[in-house]
Amino acid sequence: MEQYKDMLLDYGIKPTLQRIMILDYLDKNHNHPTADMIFSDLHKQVPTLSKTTVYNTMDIFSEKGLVTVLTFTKTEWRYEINHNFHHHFYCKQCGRIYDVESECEYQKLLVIDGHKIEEISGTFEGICKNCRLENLNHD
Amino acid sequence: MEQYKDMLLDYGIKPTLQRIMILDYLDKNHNHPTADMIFSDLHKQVPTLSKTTVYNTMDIFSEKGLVTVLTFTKTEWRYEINHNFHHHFYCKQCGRIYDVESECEYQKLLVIDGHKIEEISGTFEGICKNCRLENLNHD
DNA sequence: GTGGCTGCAAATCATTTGCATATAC
DNA sequence: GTATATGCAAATGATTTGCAGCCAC
Repeated sequence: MEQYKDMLLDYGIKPTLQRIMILDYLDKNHNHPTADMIFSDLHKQVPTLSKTTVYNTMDIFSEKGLVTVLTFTKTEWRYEINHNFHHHFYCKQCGRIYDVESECEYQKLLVIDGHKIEEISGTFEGICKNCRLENLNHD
Repeated sequence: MEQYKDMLLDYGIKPTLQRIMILDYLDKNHNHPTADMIFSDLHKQVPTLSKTTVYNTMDIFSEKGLVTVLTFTKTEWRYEINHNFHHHFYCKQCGRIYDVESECEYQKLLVIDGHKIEEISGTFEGICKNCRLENLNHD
């Protein structure tokens, strides 16, 4: 708990109970959750938590650079706590998102075609390892 | 007109007037439009066109691989007609999307971490050339 | 004729907003 | 005390759905 409080303070975010719990959740679950998943999972421990607060918190977190918003699932936003540079793989069959730890030739680029780069993201889409295996077994 | 009709037939899509007009529009406007932009712009020429038909058409087009859906503007979907492999730059200030014609080290990869790749997309976000210039002038 | 296409109107649903209450320093 | 955070309920808005009429072959 104390570590998350300090982390929030480091990022200039007032460490309220809800924010600490959400940060704790994100740190322990690398499942790229939606706001709704965060809400449902934490609701058990923090019954007063509201979805509005989850959205508010994610807004602040992403504004301050504590989390990244992933938008490639098309119908919902997913969040992940910031860490090493990586890409993402999205499985069209099961909807799971995998981190792809990999360097990138553009990673250190500051400008491209004259445009100033602030963020880079690479996404792969297809059928994941697990689904490929399952599909085989069902043949 | 005739060329678009043939193109639709090639992709196995029944070439109705609405579909031909939309394909024509996409081919002539590389502005990564939203469904609403397509609707508004074409409404003048095809007064009976409905937004539902735009959505239906874009669904078919993307299903058949004629267009790609871009989701990184977070609140709306944008479409582009498929052509050479390229990345995208999204300007946080003006909202414009630029094509970034560039090779990619992953371009020919079929599998990553055991996952079967069907699509790859790279996105840069930041401040575009035009906005940087305008910002300078306003200082 | 029939199957697919169109387009209106109503529904959906993630996210946002307004606002009143609660909390912390 | 005051500013900020919370959370309920209502609003928003892009996209989807249901369905009746229409069209082409």
